[in-house]
Amino acid sequence: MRRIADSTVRRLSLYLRFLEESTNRGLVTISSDELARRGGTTSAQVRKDLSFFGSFGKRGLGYSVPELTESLREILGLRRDWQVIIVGAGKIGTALAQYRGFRQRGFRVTAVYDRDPKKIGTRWDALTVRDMADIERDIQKEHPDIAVLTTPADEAQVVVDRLVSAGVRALLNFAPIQLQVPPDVTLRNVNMAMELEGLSFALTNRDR
Amino acid sequence: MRRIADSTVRRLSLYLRFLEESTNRGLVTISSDELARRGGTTSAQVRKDLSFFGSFGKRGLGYSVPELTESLREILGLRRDWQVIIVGAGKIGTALAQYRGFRQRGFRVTAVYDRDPKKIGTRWDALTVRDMADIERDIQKEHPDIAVLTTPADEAQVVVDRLVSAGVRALLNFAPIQLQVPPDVTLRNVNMAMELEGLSFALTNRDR
DNA sequence: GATAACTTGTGAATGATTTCACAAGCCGCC
DNA sequence: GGCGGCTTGTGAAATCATTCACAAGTTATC
Repeated sequence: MRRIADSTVRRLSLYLRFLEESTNRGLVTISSDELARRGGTTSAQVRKDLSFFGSFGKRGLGYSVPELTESLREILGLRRDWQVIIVGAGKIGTALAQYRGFRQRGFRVTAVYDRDPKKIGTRWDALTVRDMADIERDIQKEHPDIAVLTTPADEAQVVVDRLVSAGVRALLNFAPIQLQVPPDVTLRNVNMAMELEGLSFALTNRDR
Repeated sequence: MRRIADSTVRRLSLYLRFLEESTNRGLVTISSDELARRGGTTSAQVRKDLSFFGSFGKRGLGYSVPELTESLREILGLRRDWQVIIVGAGKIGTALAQYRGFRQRGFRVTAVYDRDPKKIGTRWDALTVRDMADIERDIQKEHPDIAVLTTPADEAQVVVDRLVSAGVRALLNFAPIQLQVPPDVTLRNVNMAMELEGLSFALTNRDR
């Protein structure tokens, strides 16, 4: 398979979301054009995105909502659950740990870590904050699939190095810093400062 | 000015971050190559990005750290403060309202809104949760620049329509839904489900 | 002030992504 | 079973973004 662009994968997520909505509304088929309208793209883009993975529609009719839903779940690797750990029990880590949307989509938060003794041992719901010192041991025992990083920026790289050498292969980073990881580790960044600066840029340069 | 790509603006934010670090470490000049290494890009990319806005370096020497810092602040519109409101006082809204990084970068959270009577009137730090019902009136009086959306997905579009017609021109959306806005409104999305699904895709299709 | 060692700024080339445009296939109806 | 109205799948074209490659400018050294 040809390398798939990040932008394509993002759109597949969007399409899946619309398909789920469409199921709730009882739709049985959907056209690339409808799918496109909801995602702010074009029907050609939708068809091209899907064409990388196969041929899912019926000419003249469109796509079967349940079939395409299932195909996208398969493509995105969502037919199984994923074990997620959260590293950093600050404001954002805490909020994420309690966010229901993750679990609903098959991302199960199984542990939260911090190194602050005041936080270690505190509980939310079924989760107890664990000691960062134990993280290598836990990873080797429990094999989490994905680590979400919500530590302060100046600790993030050290933490990532530990996670990676303990075997974590996918990271979602919220710390406002560019992390270095080996090529077999997948890293995504969520950088709110960067997003706000993008808005600032747009507001400032609006009419140029 | 030619339209600037989103990817370019994101990288400018990154460069600014490294420049701030470099200032702290007492560096006076920096080359495009150093800037590139930290951002996981190439020196040609750095120079091309900057070239859209002018000529900031000295051949043979590199860039003056304080001068380039100042130029990037200017370009990104960061020489002023921006007034930010947060709409939705759930887990994520609350975490963002208390996040210090925003204020540090000149984004001042001036109000938080919710429609839940149990939340309205509660305080964190200097902020009191206000009634969503008053938001149009407040916007017209206080002219916030940016609204951060952390409502549930099924309320987000209605809320956005209200914000936009009250005069908000920049939005940062955390609700996992694709919002429709008029062309003169800038919208950025932070969609954690989408990021996790991107990781799921990468883990699933790793070796293809 | 000539030379060597660097580094920028930028057209041109390459590569990636999106859009176009249309043949081919499907459905419903007469 | 043929026709009209739709919609997909996909090469080709167009657009957009990144990388290359090098002339031109700067500093340091002798």
